[in-house]
Amino acid sequence: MGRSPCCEKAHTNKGAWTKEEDDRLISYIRSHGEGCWRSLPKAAGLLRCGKSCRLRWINYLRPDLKRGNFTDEEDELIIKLHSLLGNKWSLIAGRLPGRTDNEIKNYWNTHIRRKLLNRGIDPTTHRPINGPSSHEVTTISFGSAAHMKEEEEETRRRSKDHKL
DNA sequence: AACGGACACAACCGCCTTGCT
DNA sequence: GAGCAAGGCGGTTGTGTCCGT
Repeated sequence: MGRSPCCEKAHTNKGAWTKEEDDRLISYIRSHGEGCWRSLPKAAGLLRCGKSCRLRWINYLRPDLKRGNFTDEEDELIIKLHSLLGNKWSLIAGRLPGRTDNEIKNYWNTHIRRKLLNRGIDPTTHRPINGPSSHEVTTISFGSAAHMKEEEEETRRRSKDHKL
């Protein structure tokens, strides 16, 4: 017995989104807001899973997205944040306005990993690949892990307040 | 021009967390 | 406190494009 599926798979589209589906989703969210994702597809007339709609909106259709190439500053920031937080892509994305967790995750796996390897740095541990001499570890020029944790809590509190 | 491998990115899957009853 | 539903997240896969041969 597995867990129940998040939606009725037999009647949902999969794969790339069409322009028409995008338009439907955008116009529905513009007039109704991001309500219940599970019921949204039906209400918007989409044959998609709610999760799929959410992902599409969050990652590609939101009006405040930056898109386009990452700057060197963003590169370095991502590396620093990753050394602090690990694979917490949503937290990292929270520090990069206009960027999404999925976008950063992809960018990390395709560009930054290789960049670090070229520098002789292990992308997982942020330590030099040839011998872990602690002074060579990627240095953090701002904040501490504890400080980051505090801010995470604060963000959580704010979003909770916002909902009330 | 054709082919195959590498690369980039959109999307899905399944687990975990959170909130409600 | 237990159980369930829904949302959120990270890992992974699928597919289109680019580039070298």
